[in-house]
Amino acid sequence: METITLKKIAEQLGLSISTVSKALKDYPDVSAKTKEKVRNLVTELNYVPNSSAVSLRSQRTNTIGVIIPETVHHFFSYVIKGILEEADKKKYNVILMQSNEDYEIEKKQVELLLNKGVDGILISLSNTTVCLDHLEKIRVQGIPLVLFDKIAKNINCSKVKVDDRKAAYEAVSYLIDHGYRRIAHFRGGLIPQNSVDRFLGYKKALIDHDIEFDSSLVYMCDSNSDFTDGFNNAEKMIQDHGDNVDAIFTVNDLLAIGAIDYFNANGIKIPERIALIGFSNWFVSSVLTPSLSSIEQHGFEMGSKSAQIVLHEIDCKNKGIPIEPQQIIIETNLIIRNSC
Amino acid sequence: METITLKKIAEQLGLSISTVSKALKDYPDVSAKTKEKVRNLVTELNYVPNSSAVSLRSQRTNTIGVIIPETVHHFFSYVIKGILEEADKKKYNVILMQSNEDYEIEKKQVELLLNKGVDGILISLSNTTVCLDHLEKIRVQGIPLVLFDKIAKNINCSKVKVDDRKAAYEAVSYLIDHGYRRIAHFRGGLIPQNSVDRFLGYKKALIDHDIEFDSSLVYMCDSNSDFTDGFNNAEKMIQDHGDNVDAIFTVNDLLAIGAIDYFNANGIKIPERIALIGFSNWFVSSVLTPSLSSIEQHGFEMGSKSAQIVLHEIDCKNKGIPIEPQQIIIETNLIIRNSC
DNA sequence: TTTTTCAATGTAATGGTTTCCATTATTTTT
DNA sequence: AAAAATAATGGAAACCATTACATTGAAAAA
Repeated sequence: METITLKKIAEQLGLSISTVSKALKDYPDVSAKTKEKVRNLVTELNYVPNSSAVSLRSQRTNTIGVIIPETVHHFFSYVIKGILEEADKKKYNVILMQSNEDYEIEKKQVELLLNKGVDGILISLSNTTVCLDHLEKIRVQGIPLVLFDKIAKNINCSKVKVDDRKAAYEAVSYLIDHGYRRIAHFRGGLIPQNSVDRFLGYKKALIDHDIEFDSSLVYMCDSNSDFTDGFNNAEKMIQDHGDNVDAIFTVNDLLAIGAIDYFNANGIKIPERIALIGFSNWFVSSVLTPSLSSIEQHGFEMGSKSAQIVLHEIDCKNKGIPIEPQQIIIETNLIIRNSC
Repeated sequence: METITLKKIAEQLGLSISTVSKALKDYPDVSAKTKEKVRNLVTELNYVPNSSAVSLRSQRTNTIGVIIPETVHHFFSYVIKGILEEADKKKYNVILMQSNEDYEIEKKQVELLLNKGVDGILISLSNTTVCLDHLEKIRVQGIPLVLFDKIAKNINCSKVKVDDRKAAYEAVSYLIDHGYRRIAHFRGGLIPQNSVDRFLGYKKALIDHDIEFDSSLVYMCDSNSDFTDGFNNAEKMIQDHGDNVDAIFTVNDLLAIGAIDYFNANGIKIPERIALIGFSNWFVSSVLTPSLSSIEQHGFEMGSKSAQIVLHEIDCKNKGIPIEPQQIIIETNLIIRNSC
């Protein structure tokens, strides 16, 4: 199984390599007859340019690198799908990596992508990423970089995210507008920023509606663990507050699922006794009993938009046009189901 | 931001390119002093070999290509995770593509991967793949190929799958052993083979337990649609058979979810009146009400095992050892929950 | 007829690394 | 002192495609 190269084509036609190359690129240099001959043989032998050689020459790989914290995640599945479709349209390949929410791994993966010579990089930061030197390195090398969903403020690059604060604000406002007053919050940690913003949105909604913010209603959860953390905190909450709590806004759907589990198991009626709204709108939310209200983040759009931006920046770079980082907000939707 | 090449290192040290290259590869040719000098400058300047140049020279890309039918899928998320981890261990990159269950796209993606020069390919076939010429092409080029989960029989390459027939047999046998007799089956289409095998396992379990196979209890479903198809078929089944049916084995969890939805909505008690067992053990199955019994397919292991095999075959190829295709069966587990 | 023009093709350098094959300088053996 | 062996380094080809530049031959203008 010998590979076909320009050299072989040239030999068979008694031409030089450069003439063959030019013929294929439709240079005005080459005569119509010669082009015809070359094209015929090329299709006959099924010639395909060697990708490594083209990359070496052009200093481009037609590949973008993507780092996400975790592949097994409803939201990120959609993000990946969006990225793949957009990349496919523009004839780019996607190298996928996961950081497993580990800063050291993320750093290593960035290094690998840079060594590989990808044309652009998309990252959703890990929860443990504090230092941004590895991102600066990407910038310094002039490689287009787009952060999505889990972003960092202190780096000058394009960013695609949802407005977590606003989304949380809307969800909590909805609860308030429907008569709930003692609204608890199952919050995530101080990293990523998303958790913090959701908490801030929650708090602001209360204050704007003249409801006193009660910090004893805020439960710090491990948002990476399984749903038992939601179960446990629901139990704790009932112990702490008994009847003096009527709704929960959770930082993600997983915690809400755990809480629902606890309430169902203990005969606490949803939404009569306790209402819930989650965040992310996992598929599971729609089929739970009761079905869970949640906030749709539009992962597919986030992925495709992020890819679109990075590919656009690659394009700019190739054309020598300076890149202006942009910040895109993907609109969220509050999806009301039976849990409130 | 100038890139560091061997040439630059050589110039700075007053050596030839070849000496520098050899020094870095620890050839016995080069003196200890020179090696020392080279290594120092290399670390100082942070030299990294140009990946395209290495690929061009070595005819290897250190990249494997993966084609799956759909990224948004609990099972495939785990498969991807398994592949990524295994590839990462062996310092291989993963180019991910999805076929969207479309044969034409799958064919195109294979073509792209071959053009890109990946060292190996992993595919889970689309439901619409009938012709296998594109896979033969991979074989002809001598590129290691591993099919997983959705495989084809008529191609000589390594395969990693679950024993669908056995898994279905065990699930249905479990139902029979627990007193269920009129067991319906919500089956998938004639492609992929998995659906057929699950149906055959269902049928064999009935026959082996002296229960008459009743084809009116088998409902052909569109396994790619959303769960409403499960809902609709559950309704149809009750209309058809009324009380004369006491369990369902579904070809996937999605259909079971739809069926549960129908039964819950119509006051049909699970598992007292109707028992259910699904297939794939999606996360959602564990949090449904009632929770759904299902068959765990171990996607992570399937992914990591598939990657392991393809990387091993790449290794064999590089060493000139002939490749012997292997067939691996990943063991399934029947997970019993409250639906039966 | 001589010079200019241009159409068509070829040569060679480039991109960066690897490796076979010299070449030079030094040391050992006869 | 001459020949052989060894150590250290350099040159150049190969991987393959691209493109600036050079060459050839023929037609058009002087």
